[in-house]
Formats: sequence, structure tokens, C-alpha cells
Amino acid sequence: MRLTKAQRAENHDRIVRVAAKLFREKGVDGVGIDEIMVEASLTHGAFYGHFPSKTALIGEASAYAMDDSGLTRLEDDTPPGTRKSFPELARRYLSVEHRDDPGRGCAIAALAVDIGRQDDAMQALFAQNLEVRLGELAERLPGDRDAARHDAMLKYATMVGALVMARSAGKGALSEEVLDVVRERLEAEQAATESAVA
Amino acid sequence: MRLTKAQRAENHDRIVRVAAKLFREKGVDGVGIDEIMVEASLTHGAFYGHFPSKTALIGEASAYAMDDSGLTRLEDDTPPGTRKSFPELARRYLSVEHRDDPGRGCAIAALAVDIGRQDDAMQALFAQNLEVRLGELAERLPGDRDAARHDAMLKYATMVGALVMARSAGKGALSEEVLDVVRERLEAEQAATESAVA
DNA sequence: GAATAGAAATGACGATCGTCATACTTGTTT
DNA sequence: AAACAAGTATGACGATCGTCATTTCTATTC
Repeated sequence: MRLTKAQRAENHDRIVRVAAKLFREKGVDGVGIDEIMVEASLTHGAFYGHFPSKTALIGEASAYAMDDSGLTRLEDDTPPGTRKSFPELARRYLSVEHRDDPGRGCAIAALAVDIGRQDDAMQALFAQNLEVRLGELAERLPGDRDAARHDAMLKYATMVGALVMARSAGKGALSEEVLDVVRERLEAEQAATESAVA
Repeated sequence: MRLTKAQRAENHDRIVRVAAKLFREKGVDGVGIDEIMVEASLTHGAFYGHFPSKTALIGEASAYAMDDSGLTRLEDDTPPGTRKSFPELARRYLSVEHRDDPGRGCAIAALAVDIGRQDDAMQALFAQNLEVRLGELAERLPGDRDAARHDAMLKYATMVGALVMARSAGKGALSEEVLDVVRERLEAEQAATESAVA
């Protein structure tokens, strides 16, 4: 059943999108090719016409997830041309909605641990995308390039850690306390540095 | 081949210890019962004499890992009765050695994402242990109980996030930069609050 | 309209997954 | 010495894992 190039590309993309979602939700080892292909409305046998191996898909899907995820596009309701400020980002990042929707959320929080168990090539690829995300955040922070970059690392680490901890603690009081406390601290800190700069 | 109670308990413990290590290294879905039992010098069939299911082992092993891991006992070379100060903890937590040895390291950084994919009961158990770890860290921080607790959350989140990111970025420059930058910031911050209190 | 090429569907492979019933072996008790 | 009890080893189960070779169907090309 021959398809047009466009259809083939669309299928390829759909597999990647579905995988990016399922990997984030269930983990790289928690989903099989079969489940991904079913969700993509294809049979599992067709998989190897698109990818040489599951590992290859992990690479594509995690790169896609990094681009698709969290931060800038948690919800895509900002007018084009405008940028979310950091406090706005923190507010969304550390929300209960983000905690409960890993499949559409930040790829770092959802996949970094899994990627940490992959081989060097995969980690190098992930590091590249990580660099891009750090750059994006740094652009929204005050100070010279180095200071902003370092600040981005610290703030990203804090947000990722808080989200990961909140997700592990279920939906109890502790989970939301972590989210709230860290969000407030980040907001307060930001307000302080802004008034200092001004 | 009947064993004494002590031997049985020892076998049980060994399974838990081995699992706590392997789960942290390879993830909960990355290790099978068979591998765990072989590493514990038993056959996989004997497993179900000790645990009703793999899930039960995940619960015991993650609790054990929380107690065994990171922070207070990354290396057990402190004299009894003394406590590591927070900067010392941060230094060890954000070291290359800790990054490269998840099997003996912090259970939160290694397992929190996996636990976030388990059921509510497992997450509630994990939250209890998380609370204990937060309390331990809060004891080493200045301020009243609430402030210290909140500070512990922030600092833990930052360290966990930094470690997770560093592990995902392989062994390249970015990985160590994250570790270094976050460690320096935490140390500097601590020095500032201490001098403010004094 | 016929031949060809390209992509998905089918179905199977060996390996491993979690689980368990059974057999065996050996301390403990009588 | 014999009977019992208790924990491990054996071996198998159905399901699912990742991976392919083969078949089938349909766009495209002639």
C-alpha cells in the first residue's frame, strides 16, 4: 500500500509525536514499540520502515520533546512576538497542571533520568538540546551573558528538581507544598534582582 | 533446603540491597527479577518466597535506598556524633563521583521520576521518606523550623535537579559546568545567610 | 492499462518479562 | 533415627519485548 511522500512523512512525524508523549509519561523502558505504533494507528511491523531501532526513536523523540515541551509552550496562548517573563514561566512550570501532565510537559524533568541511563551518543544529543533550552531561559534573565547563563542553570535545576520531587510525592500535601514554596522563592528572588538592577 | 531465620532474613536483606542499587542504576523498568536474584546469588524462583510481587520489592528497595543514599552517607567517613555541614553536603552531592555512581547515590535523584510513574500507595510511601530527608536537611539550616523546612525544599530541589541534568548531559563540559555552577551558588548563598545571621 | 516501486500489514523469531506450582533439600523437633 | 517444616531450586506458563523477512496493496511511471 504505497503512500505519497507527504503521507509517509506524516506517519513518521506522528510516531515521533506519540513517542515523545508516551516516553515522558511512562518512561523509555515503560513503553514498547507496539503501544507506540497502535497509538499512531499503525502496526508495529511498520516501525522498522521508519527507524532502525527503538534507540533511534528515543533520540528523535527526546529531541522533539525538548522542543515541544514545557517552558515556552506549556500552553501556546501567548501572542506571537511576545515572550513569557521568567516569573510567568516559573508559575506555569511549578503548577499542579504541569505536574499532572508529564506527557505534554518539560522533557528535562520527564526524560533526563532516562537519558542518563542511555549511551554516550544519546547523552551528547540531549546535551545539545539542553544547551538550547538554557540559552532560551538565559535570554529572559538579567545580567551579562555569563551571569545569565549561570543563573539559567541554577533556576532550571531548581525547577526540574522541584517538579520531579512533586511528582514522586503523589498528590498529597507535600507535593503541592514543594511546588508552592519553590515557586514563591523563585518569584521573590527575581523581584529582588530586578529591583537591584533598576 | 531449609535455612535458619537469620539466613532467611539475610537473603531478604541482600535482595533489597541489590535491588536498591540496580533500580537506581538502571531504573525500575530496566531491571528484571532474574537479574536481581542472580546478583543476590539466588534463583529467580526464590523471589516469590520473599515478596508477593515486583511492586512490593520496589517499595522496600526505594525506602531502603532513601535511607542508604546520598547526603548523610555518600561516604561514611564522618566520625559518629558529628554532622556534615550543608556546604559539605552540597560539595559531595554535586560531585562527579556522585554523578557517576547513581547505584550508591541519592535515591531521590535516581528514583523520583520512576516513583512518579507508580501508583498512589507507592508515592505516599515515597513521600514519607522524602519528608524524613527534608527534615534531616532542615536541621542543618539556620532559621526557625518553617524557614528551615522551606529552605531545605529549595536546596534539595536545586541539588536534585542539577544532578539529574548533569547525568543526562553525559560526561561533557556542560555536565560539569552545571555541577560546578550550582555548587558554587549554593555555597555562596549559604555563606551570605550565615554572615547575616551572625 | 500494465509494470514497477515503495510503504504498511502480517506473522513469526528468540529472548525476557513477571508469576507460580511443584520438587527438593536440609534444619529442627520429637 | 524418624517425621516434620520451611525455604530454595527447578522448570514452566502466557505475555510482551525488539527485530525482521515476507506478503500485500496502492501510487506512480511507462
